[in-house]
Parts: sequence; structure tokens; C-alpha cells
Amino acid sequence: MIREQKLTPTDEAAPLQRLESQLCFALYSVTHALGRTYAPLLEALNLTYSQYLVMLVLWEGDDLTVKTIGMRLFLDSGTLTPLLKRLEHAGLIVRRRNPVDERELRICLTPEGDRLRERARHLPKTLACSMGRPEHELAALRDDLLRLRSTLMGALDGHRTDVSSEAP
Amino acid sequence: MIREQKLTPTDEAAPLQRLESQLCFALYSVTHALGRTYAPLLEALNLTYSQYLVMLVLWEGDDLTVKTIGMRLFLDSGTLTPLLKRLEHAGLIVRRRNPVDERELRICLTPEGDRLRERARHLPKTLACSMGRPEHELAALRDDLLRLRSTLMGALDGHRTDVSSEAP
DNA sequence: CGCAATTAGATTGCTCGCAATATATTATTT
DNA sequence: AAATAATATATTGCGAGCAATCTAATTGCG
Repeated sequence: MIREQKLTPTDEAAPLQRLESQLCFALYSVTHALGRTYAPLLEALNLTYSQYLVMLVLWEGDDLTVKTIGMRLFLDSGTLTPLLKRLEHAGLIVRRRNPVDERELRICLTPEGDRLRERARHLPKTLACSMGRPEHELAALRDDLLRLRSTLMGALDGHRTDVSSEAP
Repeated sequence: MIREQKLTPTDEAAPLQRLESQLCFALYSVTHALGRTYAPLLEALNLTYSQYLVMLVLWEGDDLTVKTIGMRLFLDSGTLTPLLKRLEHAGLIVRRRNPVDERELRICLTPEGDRLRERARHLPKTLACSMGRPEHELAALRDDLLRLRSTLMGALDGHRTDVSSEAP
């Protein structure tokens, strides 16, 4: 029932199938490594990584709907609704229905949420430092990844021909 | 209580704090885009992405402990234990205690688990195709990411006892 | 106007990922 | 040999992510 020895190791039979040869695993594992690098820094701000992303969006300009935040972060209400409730409970944001369109929930920063931006300002540089490379190399890698994201998202949408405003 | 207008937009006050300027978000979002690209392909195999990664490891050679699988994928038993139980329930692996050391759980492929490798063989090429770039470019990106992973993991391991909370 | 279609969020249920902790087994020390 | 430490896995609890579904509000169309 159980094979005692593998007869055709993946390395010989299908080299592209090796874990470490795959771009997807490189992405997966470096993303998680980065998450673990962020964790202790974000803990000082009482934020999870996903909450930090939402705050980054709001710091660029608040009074946004859940939908808008979701489009920027590629997340849906199933993820955002409970996350935003936690941010509200933490006193960083307020959630209010838009009186003009009661379907919409407008998300605004509280003064405390706004102040947190200062305490988080050093994070990008601190992280760049952990990556041990000159900024221009990191920027090049970032742009390469953003291009890849565009390609993948474009293939996913497929039928959806919304040509509104995606990152270049 | 709620600010009507932002006084110092992040773009001007702290350009490095912008969401789209950060490598971490590029990684985060492209990883999720890739996950969504994989989902329909893996659904045909009745695998989640994480389960697929475990199968990739086992296809390179099975009869591994949970610990070994975890070291290869950078995952711990809290993640792997329930995941492996699901793979066993799906009939793809068997979990047996090692009689020589009852602490260890040896994970082996079933014949069905082994056969699944053939049905999954096309995935790497299919995905590479979705990324719309020549293989050597994808390989270069992969190697760049693996270097970054090494840097980050090295910093994580190295400072386990050290308190590296200095902020510039 | 009235009613179907659309839209925005919320909810449910499942799987990950991880920290913290618990349990069982083996190795080491005294 | 008994006590202790180390190791491997399991369990618990929480916060994502995401598909599917639900509700309420708005829009569109006859």
C-alpha cells in the first residue's frame, strides 16, 4: 500500500515541478518571511499587517467606502468588514453610513488614527534596511512585481473590460 | 471629531509611506493575485494552494516527518497538522508514527497521491504562461526573491535573542 | 409609478498561518 | 534509576482571505 521507495523522483521526471524552482513558492515564502519581519514592529503599534495596509490607504486620504478600500487592497467585504470593526474598536477609525446613500459605509480616521501615522513613519525605511539592498534595487524589484500583478490580474478579469484606473 | 479634509496627505508628508511605493505591498498583492490564478486549476485536483505545496515536497521524495516538511515550506505544526489530516482524509497520504521514535510522524504518499503528480505536472508551465514572460525572466525574478528571502530569514534567526528595536 | 436588476455591506463556513501552550516520547544529567 | 531537559507533534485561539449567500438601499426600465 505504501511505496517503500520513489521510482521516479521529481527532479528527473519533471524538473519544473520542483518546489524551489517555482516562482510561486519564492513569492509565497518571501511574503511570509516579510510578514514575520513586520510582526514585531507592528505589534508596537497594535496593528496586524492587514490592518496596517488599511491604515496606509486611509493615511493617503480618508472618508472612503469599504468598496474603495477593497479595490485598492484587492480585498472584499468578507475580509474587510470584521477587520474594520476591529480598527473601530481600537479607536483608530469611525464607520458611518453615508446619509446620501445608506448602502455606503464611509471610513474616516479618528485623531488617534491620524496620529498613528507619525509612529509608523519609520517602518518603510526600517524594512528597507532589513532587506539589505540599495533603495533603487528594491524599487526595481517592486516595479517588476507590480508589472507581474498587472499581467495576472488582467488575465483573471478576462471578460471584465473596466479600463478605469490601474497602476501603470 | 472627524476630520473633514486631510491636512497633510501622505504623498507630500512621507512619500515612502504610500501604499503603492512599498515593496511589501507589491509582494502581498502579487502573491494573492497568483493565489487566485492557481485556485481554479487546483480546484480540479481538489487541492488548496498550501496542500499543493505539501504535495510538491512529497513528490520530490516522501516518508518525511512533519518537521522536515515544515522546514522546507517554512511552516509549523500548527499549520501542518490539520492540513495533513485533510490530505490523509482525501486519500493522498498516510500518517504513521515512526516505531523507532514514536514522537515522529512519517508522511508517505498513497498510490493515489503519487498519481496526482501526473495530473499536476502541467501546472508550472500553465502558470508561467499566465505570467506572460520568457522563462529566463521568471527564473531571474525567482532567484532575486530567493535572495531576499535569505536576507530576511537570516535577520530573523540572527536576532532571536537580540532586541533590535532601534528606530532611526 | 411599480418592479426587476444592481449595488454595498454583512454574514457564514471553510482553510491558512502563527503564537502560545499542552502532551508524549526520547535524550541527558545527576 | 530518577529527575530533568530536549524534541516532535497536537491543540487552542485569533485574525486573515475568500466563496457563497443574505439583506437593504438605490437605480433602471417598462
